[in-house]
Amino acid sequence: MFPSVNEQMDVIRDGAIEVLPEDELVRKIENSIKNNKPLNIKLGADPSRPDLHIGHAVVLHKLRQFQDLGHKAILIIGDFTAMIGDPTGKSKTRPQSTLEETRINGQSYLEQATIILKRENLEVVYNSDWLGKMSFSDVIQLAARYTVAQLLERDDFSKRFKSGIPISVHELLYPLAQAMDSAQIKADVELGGTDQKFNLIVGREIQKAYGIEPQCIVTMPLLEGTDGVEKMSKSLDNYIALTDSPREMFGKVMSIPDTIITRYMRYAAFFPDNQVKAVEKGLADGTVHPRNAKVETAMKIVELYHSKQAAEAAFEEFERIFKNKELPDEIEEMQVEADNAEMGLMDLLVATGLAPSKKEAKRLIEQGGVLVDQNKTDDPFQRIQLSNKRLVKVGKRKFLYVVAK
RNA sequence: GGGCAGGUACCGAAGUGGUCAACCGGGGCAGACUGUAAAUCUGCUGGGCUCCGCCCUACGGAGGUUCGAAUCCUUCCCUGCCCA
Repeated sequence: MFPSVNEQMDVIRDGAIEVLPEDELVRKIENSIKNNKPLNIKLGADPSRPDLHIGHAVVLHKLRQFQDLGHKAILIIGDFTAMIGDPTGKSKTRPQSTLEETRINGQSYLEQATIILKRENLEVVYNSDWLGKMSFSDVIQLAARYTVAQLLERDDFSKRFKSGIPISVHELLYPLAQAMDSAQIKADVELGGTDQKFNLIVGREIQKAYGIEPQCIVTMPLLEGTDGVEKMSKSLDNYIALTDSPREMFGKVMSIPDTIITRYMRYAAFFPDNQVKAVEKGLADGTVHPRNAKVETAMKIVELYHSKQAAEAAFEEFERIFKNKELPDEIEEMQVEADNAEMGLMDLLVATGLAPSKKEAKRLIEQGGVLVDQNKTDDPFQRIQLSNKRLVKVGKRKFLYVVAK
């Protein structure tokens, strides 16, 4: 049995940026309840970048909420569209991938997505199944339903167009391909980040053109990356992967700027609204220490993807290393080849991968970023005895025991 | 097909024959400080070496001119704009 319309709408609106058209969605839900028939909730997945991070989790979490309401989640692995490469946000044409690559990536995507999604009420489909079968004349028919002016309404297209950055024709086709997916699976609702709004709306238009009841759309905010400015993405290396270790996850959350703490509370840790508001107020009037708010958020996030124990361990370790400047409880050990069990410090850093080149190693040493057995060294030509294991620390968080082979 | 403007390090962007491994900004890294891997401030940011100096590689690709080229010439590739 489905919850009431109002209950459902409350859940759907929670955290969403836009739900439109709302009245249409209400009607769809009413019908769904009346006929005891779940709605088709669509989410398109881009398998060209299969490493999911907590930014993706925002929208996956919303899909999960739909599942919990009893609706059917349809995850479309865009193996075909990945060959086009959605130009979203990027000002340059993306590299295209082969179908094979994207198939493999799609599998990996699915595994990660089911960390959040339930396996029941979940259907997974690959859009190459239908897009790959379209003939050129099918494509022309599809393309005839939309105009260049309409496509140029899309913000990034028009920006690129105005500033003379190339747009290839196949990129223009991307929103249409995605819209075709909506028609194919008869989506009732499509989810996406705010950057997807345009594509989602095109889906409505194309569904109408093919005589299908148009979908409603729900857009979710784009979570900022750990730098606090750019949206989270792998290419900017400001992301927290769903599969990051507890320690990494905790540390990365602690490194976000204070200004986005409550964003993370809401969209990454999924704290309830009243709790987020309370912290917001506390931060503003100084009764809540930003560091503590961050710790709480970091713990919750680690707990979500690992466990409560893991979260506590990560917290303790963090305190130990950064607050008390002590050693982590587990330090890797590495053996290196060394003549007479002795080696120059620069060579040592390169041999262990702690520095990418000798020049870089030299810089690190001269800047005081390298400690051997907790003693600062500033001589890059220093010889290091390695018959016993030595502790090498580079920067604030790289620790390694090194010993001669 | 024709005309014009461009292609510089991770990104943006200077430089238009030697003083250029290339100004500056962003990013990244390190240090100081701290409340954290926040904020702020400072420094560094192609590689190698017998390391206060020397040697390689690098300014879209390939040739060439020159004692010497990111800078000049030829050609090829790529992009934008205008015309057809």
